[in-house]
Amino acid sequence: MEFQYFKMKEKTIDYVLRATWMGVQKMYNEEASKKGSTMATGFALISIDPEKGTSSTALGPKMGMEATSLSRTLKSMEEKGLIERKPNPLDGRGVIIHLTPFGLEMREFSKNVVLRFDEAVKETINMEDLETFKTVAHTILELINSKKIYISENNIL
Amino acid sequence: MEFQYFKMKEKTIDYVLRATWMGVQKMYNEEASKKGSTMATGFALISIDPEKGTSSTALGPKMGMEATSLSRTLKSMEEKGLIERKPNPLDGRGVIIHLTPFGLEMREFSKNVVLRFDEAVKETINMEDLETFKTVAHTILELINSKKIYISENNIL
DNA sequence: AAATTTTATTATGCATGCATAGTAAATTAT
DNA sequence: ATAATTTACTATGCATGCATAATAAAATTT
Repeated sequence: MEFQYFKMKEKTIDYVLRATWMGVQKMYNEEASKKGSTMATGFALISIDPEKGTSSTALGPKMGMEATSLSRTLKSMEEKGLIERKPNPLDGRGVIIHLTPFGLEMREFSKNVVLRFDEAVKETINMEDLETFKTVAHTILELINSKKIYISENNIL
Repeated sequence: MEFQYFKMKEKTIDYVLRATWMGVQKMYNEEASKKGSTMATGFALISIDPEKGTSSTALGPKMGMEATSLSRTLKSMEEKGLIERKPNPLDGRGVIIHLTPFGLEMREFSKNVVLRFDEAVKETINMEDLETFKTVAHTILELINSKKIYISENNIL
């Protein structure tokens, strides 16, 4: 939380969220880069079922990525030999993503990064505060999705 | 918080953070796009001193952007007529960013987006929980910055 | 003062977010 | 059954995050 855009008594919530997520993201990317990977690739690997594979359709929502972003990420992952895209026998349009042995190896690594960070947080912050944190985060998302916030409605330039 | 990468009893903290920030970011970008702008541009506008202007060196840390990213954002902002980059009379290497009248107008808009969201959050969530939220966020960042988390140290592939 | 190092900024490439547009297959409507 | 619509995916462009490299101007060293 080193930055701050404009002077206020309190830091704004968006600022706190952004700074914190950017910090985690940067750390994740640093970890991933040790293996020549990236955070988003790691999330994709984690989200793929190691046994049965996962359809592209299911993968996007699972990891919070739009279909277009996912398609490009998968292309890059295929080129790196992490996954294979096989046609879905039940749907001529669809693909099923399968991990290669290398992908499986990298999946374990990515999963460890996520789990160890989570453990470190749980060791540092008491359960009750973490629960509050999650609840507040959830409420913020609900607030946004409730579409009650049409912020610029009265702000016609 | 619609997504989730892998099955656990509890959602991981990184997941909660990511989903929440992505939600806010998306909403901000939607708001900004109504004026043909973007979130990062809005943050930059907010961070620039409307009277004295702001040096590029100071602006980066203020809005949490690396010098290289900032440089490109400023270039685009200059092309859109939001700012002017004037040479710093005290340092031949430096530039001072000044808002144009259009930039000032857009700054007000961006500031409102941020402030209204913050107000909406404060109206929805009680002060105590918000404080806990901020404290937890701060602790997470400290944890990361303390460099105690060398997650992949024992994970040589 | 000249040489070295640091600092401020820009340029560029990769990754990944979104949006838009296109293609092909499946589904629905008529 | 044929036509229209929807769905799954891909391609591409912009914005913006990071990293690396280049350039020019300070600041420091010798």
